[in-house]
Amino acid sequence: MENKITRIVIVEDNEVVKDGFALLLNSIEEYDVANSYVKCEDAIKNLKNDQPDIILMDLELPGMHGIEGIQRIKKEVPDLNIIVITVHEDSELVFQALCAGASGYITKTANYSSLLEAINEIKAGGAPMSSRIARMVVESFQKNQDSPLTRRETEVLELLSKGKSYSIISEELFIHKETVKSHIKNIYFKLQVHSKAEAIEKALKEKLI
Amino acid sequence: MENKITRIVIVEDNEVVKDGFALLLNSIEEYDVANSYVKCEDAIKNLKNDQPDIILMDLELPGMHGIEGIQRIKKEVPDLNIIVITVHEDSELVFQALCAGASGYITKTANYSSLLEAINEIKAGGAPMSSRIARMVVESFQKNQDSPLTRRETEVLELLSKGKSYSIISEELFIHKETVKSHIKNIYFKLQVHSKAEAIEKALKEKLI
DNA sequence: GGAATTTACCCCAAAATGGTGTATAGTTTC
DNA sequence: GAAACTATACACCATTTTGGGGTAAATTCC
Repeated sequence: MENKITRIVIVEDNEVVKDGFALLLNSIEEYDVANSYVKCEDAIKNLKNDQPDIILMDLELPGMHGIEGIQRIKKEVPDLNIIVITVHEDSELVFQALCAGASGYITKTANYSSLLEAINEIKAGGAPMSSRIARMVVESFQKNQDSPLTRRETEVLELLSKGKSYSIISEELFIHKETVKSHIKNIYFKLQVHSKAEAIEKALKEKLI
Repeated sequence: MENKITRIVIVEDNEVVKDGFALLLNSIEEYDVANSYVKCEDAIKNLKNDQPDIILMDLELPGMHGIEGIQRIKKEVPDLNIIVITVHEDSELVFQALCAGASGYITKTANYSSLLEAINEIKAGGAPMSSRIARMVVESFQKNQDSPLTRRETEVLELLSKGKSYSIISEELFIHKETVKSHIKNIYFKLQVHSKAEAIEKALKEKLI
């Protein structure tokens, strides 16, 4: 198992970068660049032939966008590890890529050694990311510590956001339905909204729940 | 700014580990262990005196649990970086700690050099995690690729999960309200549920949305 | 001891929901 | 090219939910 060659496919429209990566990886005994493509359509078409263990992938590609490419590839071969290699570090793209199924996300400014590190990390079952991206990801979990809502109100709003009705919430919290209503009235007042949807939207945006 | 000493507080009930960390960190010029505690209540009480830049923190502590400790500390000093150092790698605790405000999560099995690495990473604005934890975190974003729902149904369910009513959904998707109903009917059938709340719960559990 | 929080209740009208059922146009897949 | 799936649209109906108006007691926290 130890000396199995890791097959890598590269999808990158910048030929210089693509060939540079390929050259680098092929120079290492345990890696074999099975193929490299400019468009992810081609990579998808040849998945079965290339049998990659890892795909290195840019997001801005001619034709199909990398995010959709990741989705399709993961749908066909769920266990395949995809590392996104791009210049963009903006959060929207990062989260979209991760949601689509990427297992790592590094920036092109990364030097060769960190690229190799990323591949090793993937092989070891990790999820390579740059510091800044790791931080973004971690921070996406964190709730706003300055919520205007009380503990109970937050609890009620959380259940509301799961689609539960006043009655169900009252049952789950062992309180009267009218009490739930009171809490919700207060939540609406504090958030300056007038409906469930607005409350949930605002709460999600401000990370209150 | 470069030669500012990084003040560190350790909260750890195992005295051997605690003193070992303190000794190690104090041996490095740029670090200063401002204080170390066995209970987080004490750490919280002395936050203002200790003025730590970083807190290293165990989760299983006598008295207040580390998760709650993290919440309280972050509430008082939001910019403080907290690294959890624990033996447990189970996902529930990891996510709870991150939600509470931890910026890093490493396991006690980590050797000294990786502890130092973690601290450096935090200082550089990163989020130190072990490979396995990074992977868990990344995977928590990923949707089930084998959803029984169609694209449209997923879209509808997503809006439903944001608390939107049929009418609002129909407006946002530019379709008739009755069409939304049809989709929801199909969603309920496919998920074998009979209400909004059940559908959302199931969808969240199976990562369909 | 006062403030904030949690609890509980009333009335009321409008809106939303879920369960029936039917039906057509378009797309994808084999 | 046919079959299967998907997305679209509509009707009827009873029940539940929602949101707005008020009030107020008990509890918990500084």
